[in-house]
Amino acid sequence: MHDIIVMDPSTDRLTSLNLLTGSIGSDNKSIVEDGASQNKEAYNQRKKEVIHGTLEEKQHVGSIIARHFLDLGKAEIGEIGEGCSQSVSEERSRDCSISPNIVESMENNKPPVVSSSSISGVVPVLDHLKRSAGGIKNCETSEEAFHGWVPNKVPKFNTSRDVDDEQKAVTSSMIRKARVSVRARSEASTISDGCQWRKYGQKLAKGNPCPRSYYRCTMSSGCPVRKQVQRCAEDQAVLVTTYEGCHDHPLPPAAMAMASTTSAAASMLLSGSMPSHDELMNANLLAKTFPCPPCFATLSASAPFPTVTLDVTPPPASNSSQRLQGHFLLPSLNFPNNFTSTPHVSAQALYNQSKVSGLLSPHKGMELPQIIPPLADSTVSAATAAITSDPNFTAALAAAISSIIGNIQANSNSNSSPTLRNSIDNST
DNA sequence: CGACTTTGACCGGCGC
DNA sequence: GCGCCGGTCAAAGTCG
Repeated sequence: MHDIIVMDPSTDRLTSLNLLTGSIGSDNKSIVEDGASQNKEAYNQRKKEVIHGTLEEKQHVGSIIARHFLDLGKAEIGEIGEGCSQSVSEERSRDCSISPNIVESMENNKPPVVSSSSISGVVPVLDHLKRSAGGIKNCETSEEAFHGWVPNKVPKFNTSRDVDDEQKAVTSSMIRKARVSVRARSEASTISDGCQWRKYGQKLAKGNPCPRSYYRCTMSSGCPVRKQVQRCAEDQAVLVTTYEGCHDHPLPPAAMAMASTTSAAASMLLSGSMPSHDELMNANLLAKTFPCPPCFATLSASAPFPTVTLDVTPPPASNSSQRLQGHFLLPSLNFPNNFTSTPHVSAQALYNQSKVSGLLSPHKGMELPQIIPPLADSTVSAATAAITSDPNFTAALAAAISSIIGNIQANSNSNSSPTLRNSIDNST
């Protein structure tokens, strides 16, 4: 019902992501066997299921939350009519503040409580994505749905003649596997995000002396979510965690904010690429309204997949002005006291430029902040602003940031690392 | 003994 | 076609 469709570029097939529960598909046991590699994956997943069984009992608490989340989505979805872009823009102009629940949790340095008021705003955005993605068919049944890394047999494009062929082509090319990265200063090997992970590989990536570690979620057998953890080459104190896929199981509260935000960020990344006129106008208005961005976002063409980066590292003073180039202003967020003065919170939307050639600069393989001067390309500016200024996205983003900060602080308190404490203090 | 990590091998995509 | 590279597998080792 509230799925988005992303395409696995390795297979050019579509994957449905449930954006409300953070789950994939509806039938954990149904494995679409299509292609050799998929057969292998399916076999391994089945093997694990036989060995481990399901973890439903463990996740009782999480399932309650997930159901709550889903019910909220059902309630909210009705508020969005067919004129979705208008609704979104109206909502954006109406209120750019985040939920009081999230603010309260932030002020208390606790993970935000997932409540109706804090999460419901995400839902219309997700629906907006589905609509703006050219009428891509939802996957509600187990036959239609499939696991995040198990591609479906055929792309599920809407054959409606309402969408012209050109738009279909753009849409299909834009829908790629979305990723969400989190940059955070941490001395720990990974950031604590509330999920259980199992390391399954490590590689030395080119251009970075630090190895990249590969983890998969072990909270349920066959959960397709994976993450990559790698230290930044420029600043090895910065840990870059990249999440991919959606959980196929209920999440604990500690992981809910992250999961909802990664889904929301991915959806906004895709949906915001086709801003309406209202969104363009709002983008310019926002840029004038908030001259000192508490948060900003960039577009980049350097990533193989559309990626949103949530940057919770303190901004380097030397190049902060440079980093502002190509960034777009977010509406003022009510960050906690330890996060407000210079909260370098960057929602860095890394577009696969070749897939959105109509919107982005023709240059390839370069970071857009370097190739697109601020406001030089109003379309790109508006697209990014449309993503980052949406109150629904910012609410989810704020929730995740709060969760991350809380986890980092928890780690800091536990290991009493002076360096880590300093890094957190620097972010205040 | 089960869960997890390590690490070399393997595979597929992609550029030349 | 070939080589590079990212991602994954799976056997062996480690840990609690």
